[in-house]
Amino acid sequence: MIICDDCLNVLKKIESDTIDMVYLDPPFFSQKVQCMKASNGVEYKFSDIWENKGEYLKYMKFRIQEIKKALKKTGSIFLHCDNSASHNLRIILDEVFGEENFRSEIIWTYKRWSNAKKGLMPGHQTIFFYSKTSDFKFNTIYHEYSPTTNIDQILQERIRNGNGKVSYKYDEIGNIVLAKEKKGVPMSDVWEIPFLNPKAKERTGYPTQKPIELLEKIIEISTNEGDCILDPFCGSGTALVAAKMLNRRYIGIDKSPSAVELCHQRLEAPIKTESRLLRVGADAYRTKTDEELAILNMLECDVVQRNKGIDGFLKKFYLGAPVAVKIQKPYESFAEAIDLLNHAGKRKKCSFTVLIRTLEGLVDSEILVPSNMIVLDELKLQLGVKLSKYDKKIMQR
Amino acid sequence: MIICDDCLNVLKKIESDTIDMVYLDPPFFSQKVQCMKASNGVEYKFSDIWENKGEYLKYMKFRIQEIKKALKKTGSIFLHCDNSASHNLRIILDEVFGEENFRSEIIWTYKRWSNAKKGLMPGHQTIFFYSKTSDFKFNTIYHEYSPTTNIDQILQERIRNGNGKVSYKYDEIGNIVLAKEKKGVPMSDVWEIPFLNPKAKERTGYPTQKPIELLEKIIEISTNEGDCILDPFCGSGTALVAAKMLNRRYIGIDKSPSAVELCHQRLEAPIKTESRLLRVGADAYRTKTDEELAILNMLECDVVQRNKGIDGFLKKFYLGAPVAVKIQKPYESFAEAIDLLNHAGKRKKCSFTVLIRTLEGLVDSEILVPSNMIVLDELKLQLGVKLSKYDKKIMQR
DNA sequence: ATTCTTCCTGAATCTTTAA
DNA sequence: TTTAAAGATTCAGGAAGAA
Repeated sequence: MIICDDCLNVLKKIESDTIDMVYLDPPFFSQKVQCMKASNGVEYKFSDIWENKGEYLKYMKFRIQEIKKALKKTGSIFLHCDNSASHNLRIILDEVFGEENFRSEIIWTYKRWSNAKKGLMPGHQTIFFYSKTSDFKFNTIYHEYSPTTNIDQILQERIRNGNGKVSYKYDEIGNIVLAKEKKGVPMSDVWEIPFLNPKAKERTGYPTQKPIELLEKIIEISTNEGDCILDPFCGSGTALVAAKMLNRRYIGIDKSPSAVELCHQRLEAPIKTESRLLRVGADAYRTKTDEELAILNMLECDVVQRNKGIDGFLKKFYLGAPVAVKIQKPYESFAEAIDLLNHAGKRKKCSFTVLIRTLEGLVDSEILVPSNMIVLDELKLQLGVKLSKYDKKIMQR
Repeated sequence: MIICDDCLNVLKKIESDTIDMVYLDPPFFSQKVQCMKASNGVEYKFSDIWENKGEYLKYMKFRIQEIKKALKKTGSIFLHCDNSASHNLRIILDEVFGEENFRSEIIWTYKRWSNAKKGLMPGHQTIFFYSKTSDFKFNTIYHEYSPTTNIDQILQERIRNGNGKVSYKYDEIGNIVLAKEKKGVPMSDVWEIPFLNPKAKERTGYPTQKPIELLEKIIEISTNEGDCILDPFCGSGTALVAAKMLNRRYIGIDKSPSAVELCHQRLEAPIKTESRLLRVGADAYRTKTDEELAILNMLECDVVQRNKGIDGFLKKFYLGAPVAVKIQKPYESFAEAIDLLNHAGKRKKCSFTVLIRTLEGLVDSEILVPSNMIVLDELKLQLGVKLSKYDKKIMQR
């Protein structure tokens, strides 16, 4: 169900103790008009300009009070905000829900396109998680153990001796005692989820749109199938889409008719872009071996991950243009490596290119090295060559 | 300088506008006695129990007010806290420093062992960064580009056409136009730094000890060499150790005599488990730089510590004897390096020795390289030589 | 001073081209 | 036809410049 109105009016009419979870993504107190034009030409906007902070906080407090009423005893609220007013909002949550019902300060972190600012790049938003009572619904999600974890710690039972020291437990015959099966690491309060990319198909053209991925996590930890979710600032309807996909009931409220219309459209054909980054992990993009990275580091390069011909660029330009660096791969002949680097270097308008030779084999005199390509032999290769010269000298004696 | 007293007393005596940066890691309002036993048997503890939150906040406000007075106009404060009272503390900071001087909410994230609590695992702490004025000192740290980044947009200049669409820029003949040199990505406000491993050497046994890497970052972005740093709750002195290693002056205050004693000990012989970030200051405390280790790794060496003449041995013997490898140090002349390696190599009965030259300077023809010593030039040195040859060619034209 | 406009950036996708 | 690599595109949001 989607309702077009100020959420305060609607919240007042909702029956008490009926909602399982409320997610709200209200204006952040950015003191700007959030505006965006969708590809179909529709312009979505909402004003986040306030007389002063007090006015904003009063507006929020009225709504948060009504939300508490609407929630079931086992229900919880997730308030999405950023550092413009997060501390003030949490004070309100403390007042309305009680400090003892604070559950978590969830940090949503992401990397985003940058801007040139004096200071640190903003890379997170905050979601406050409060419950109506201490008897709240919660589903623990387990993640895999981190690769650095010692597997012994997972499989073996541990024991605390008299001094308070912890050690592994052994039975009478000296065999290790296996711990009861562990499910993994419970999810932390820091969530790394890619920011909804400007090019993602999931984008609707509505400003400040949140990724479905984020809402799925919130819904999964706090509700079960069939539960009822309320989003009083539903905007493009991301929470409703996530709720529908996870078989939860939902109520969305927004005072903008165009937003409500967008929600209806979206719910009929929800698009969730699968984040390749999330699926394969950032490491899948990192294709360099440690040795290659060491060489690039020594030469003071920026590493390039998505180019067959180029492994990195010198941090400094040379003759006003970049210098591409390539390290010969084990499966590449010298001639192939030259070719790949030369082509890529030309496309990128490099003044010079640097090829690091890693494989032995006489440099065929017919192989032409371009005049602006510098070929260096990797240190181990140089050492091998020099040592073999001594070999020959000794043989001759 | 380390002072044993309640910081309020000391802060009142500090001259106004004299401190460049204040880092404080006060009690978090955990309502517990923080207690830990160090390996040497000394028990460190401090009480974090308060009558009520108001009392705690009053205590903090008095001190934050004095800190502001002590700071220079260009100075900043970093207040470390966790979600027990972070919102209340930020309200105080807003009051004392002004909302307009809020700079960042830094999130320190880490993965830690699970506790079986209902809810999300706490995995972060917060550091509020405020400056005294808008004219604050700040050093931007640049990181490498995300592995998903497309290098074209880094290298190519872009242009905005009439419709406001952005596309790559081409010159009259249709060639791409290069953008000016880029520095990398400015550091974000979310810092992933491993929680101090309980067994790490760095651990002194002081409760709530923070990793040195965290303090290094804070110090590097907000101060320059010679600046004065104040830590009014210095505890085990991590901030002071970091300050010392980065050549900053420091004032530490703690009301516990055992903490002050511990600080003195640590400052005399700082131990650092994680030293990747430091190059300048840390060299005094460790034997091999990352670059040296990379070279030794590439040559497939076993690394030797604490030997002036030898940095490593090839894993393989040559002519039935070990081969010693030395990398020329920044403070060694070529002749000195040869001498050191030659002597050490003879003592260890090496068949050959390998010297990696890292510094420019013509190889004096009078310098005699022993017949069983192989001299190789480090890659960056080779590249520099080759590029300067091109320079000369161009100059001659 | 205040508001408006334009510029700049790079993460992560989408689109096109090459194999 | 399918897949992978290379290239193109968009947006949030400060900064700098203009009105």
